[in-house]
Amino acid sequence: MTMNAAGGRRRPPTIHDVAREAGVSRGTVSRVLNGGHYVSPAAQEAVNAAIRRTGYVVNRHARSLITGRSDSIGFLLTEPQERFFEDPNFNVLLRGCTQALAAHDIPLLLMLAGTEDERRRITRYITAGHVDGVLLVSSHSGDPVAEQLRGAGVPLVACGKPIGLGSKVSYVAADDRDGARDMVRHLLSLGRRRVGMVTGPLDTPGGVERLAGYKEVLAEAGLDFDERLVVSGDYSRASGEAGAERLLAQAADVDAVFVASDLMAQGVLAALQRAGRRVPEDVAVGGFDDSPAALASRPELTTIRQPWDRISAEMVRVLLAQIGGEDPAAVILPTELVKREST
Amino acid sequence: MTMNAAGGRRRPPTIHDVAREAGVSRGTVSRVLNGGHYVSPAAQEAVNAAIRRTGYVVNRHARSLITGRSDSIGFLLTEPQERFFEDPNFNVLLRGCTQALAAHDIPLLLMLAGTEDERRRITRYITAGHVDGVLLVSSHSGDPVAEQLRGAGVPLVACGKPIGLGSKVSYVAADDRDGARDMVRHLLSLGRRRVGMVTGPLDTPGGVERLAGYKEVLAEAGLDFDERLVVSGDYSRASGEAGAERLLAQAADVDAVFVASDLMAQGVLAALQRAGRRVPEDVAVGGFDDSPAALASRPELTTIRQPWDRISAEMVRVLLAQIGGEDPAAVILPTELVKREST
DNA sequence: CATGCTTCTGTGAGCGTTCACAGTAGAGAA
DNA sequence: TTCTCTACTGTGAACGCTCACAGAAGCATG
Repeated sequence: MTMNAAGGRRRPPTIHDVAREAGVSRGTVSRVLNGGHYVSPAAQEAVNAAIRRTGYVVNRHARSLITGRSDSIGFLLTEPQERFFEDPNFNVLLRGCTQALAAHDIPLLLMLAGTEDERRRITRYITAGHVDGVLLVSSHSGDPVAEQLRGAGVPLVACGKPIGLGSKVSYVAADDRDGARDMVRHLLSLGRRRVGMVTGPLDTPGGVERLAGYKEVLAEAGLDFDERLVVSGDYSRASGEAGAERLLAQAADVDAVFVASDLMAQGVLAALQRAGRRVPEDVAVGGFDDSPAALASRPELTTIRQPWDRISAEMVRVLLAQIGGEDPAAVILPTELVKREST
Repeated sequence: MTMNAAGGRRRPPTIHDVAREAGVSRGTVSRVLNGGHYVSPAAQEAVNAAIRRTGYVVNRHARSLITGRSDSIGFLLTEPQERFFEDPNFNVLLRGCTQALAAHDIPLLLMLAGTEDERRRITRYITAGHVDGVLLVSSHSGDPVAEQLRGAGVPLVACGKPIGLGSKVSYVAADDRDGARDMVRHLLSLGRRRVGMVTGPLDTPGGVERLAGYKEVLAEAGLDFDERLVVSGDYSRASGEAGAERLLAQAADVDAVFVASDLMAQGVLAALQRAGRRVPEDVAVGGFDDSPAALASRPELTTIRQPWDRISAEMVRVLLAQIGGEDPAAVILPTELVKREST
């Protein structure tokens, strides 16, 4: 007369069942579940055995109801869907964050805000307290969502420095300027003297910093800044392709290009090939990100590695700390030059 | 003496507050919240107004505690992380599913099971009842996770026909065989007579079906099946590249290739270009999926469109139906030939 | 007038936890 | 002995919701 026939779900054991099984009280079981302080080793052991025997799993809803925490966090991506489809960096970040959160047994809620409407829905969801905190990925400018959430008191960590520094927002970013410097120095060390750049969006700190690094190194090498050598893009492959075309038109003697993202660098590669320039013989190309796309390119891209694993791990660490009551923090991680075939 | 100073969160209104505000009982508010049956229009209106005034949002944990439902579903991807990083189809699917779920106000929990260890952790999480159902994406073979979850009574919908049909599992798939037929007919209509194929993994129904469609059309055109014209891959770009090389070595006179995924087709394109074959002049190339990668290829890929939006919408629909008590179902969706530059 | 039906409403109980508090036992100090 | 302190344990009361049930009101039917 059992209920656990295949297909039907038996009523799962509660903390009460475990307590009875272990011969202790609910309180003791709860204490074991939450760190085991002030519990005798004997009780500790008895409870653990009972948990194993009964197959007990905590009911997160009951716990959340009383603690007020949801023990889940949201991963919010406020990018148009084309960017999400095109750029594997998001996947890398997503993977890193789920992994880092898994270590804390915290599930990740995926929130894709491609449209204004979705943004509103999601903001409402988050401010309603359905998640304890938010990992925000939004390379784009003028994104009011960070301000809104922060204003509502929602713990928040952004990937990359957000625009509005007004209300202090935590963020984790790679050292964009230093990475840019490394790449441009590398290009110069190859003997190139007409080094162009395809920048990222210049209304974002990341885009600005990478350009600043480029300028710095040119100056330090005693090279004049030539604005015909600089065109701007939006990190997308198409903008890289268009940028390279403009670059070739404005400065036909370009012999190296520093491109602010690997995706754009793929576009640059395509445009150069179409124009009959050999890479790296005629033009050396350096990317940024060390995205999976860098290895898929032909030739394989020399690039600046963003330490994605560390970035996601730090994002999670900082967010959890903030949920725990700590102040917002900014973390800057070092980059690394990865030499491949394109330079 | 208010508590809602910036940064601090005020205790949110409960159903009780709304009831008092509206001059009705908790029960009535609850009924309005859950469909509004057996509620007078007057009460209905009063409650809605009170909800608006108080800014009430339901506490999902309290609800879940009593209903036993979590009102959340898991998106489970059991693929090695390289596949997740490389293939934008996953992103498209992810986007479609979050969107379809958003309409029901159901959050999506992202579960990436790249390793055996993660698979175990996630399986435990799911069978513990922390989600109401699972959207499973696992093109790969011998995946025991579907069986395990189904055996545990977890509502499940797979993307693509799963291997083990034993315990009936719901799935939504495109009509692989028909899509393959369309593509091969298209290639033949171009006058090509030495049509090769790079198959998908032949331990998956999708891989087998696409090959079957290819064979069928050759037979129907009175062409002999030449096994030197067929090589197999695993849907990855690298395997497409390697496959094309083998194909060229085995059958140098190949004048068209049907490739079982757009990603592999990108690899094929690269290999053909390297071998000095022009596409489509010397060799026509047809892909499968209509992945975002198809448009990013040079030349742009002719391909078979999988109706991703409908696929994800159907996955969600079937899953919710199953959670609601309906029987598992299989849905096959039609594909469409999309002609672009590569043929 | 009683009876039944339908439509609507309020109330108490309880979902499975955690938390605060009260209490017990044992050790050591006065 | 008595007291204090520490280490541990049990208990009742929430948390905010839904559900079952009891009942009220209105209306038609016998």
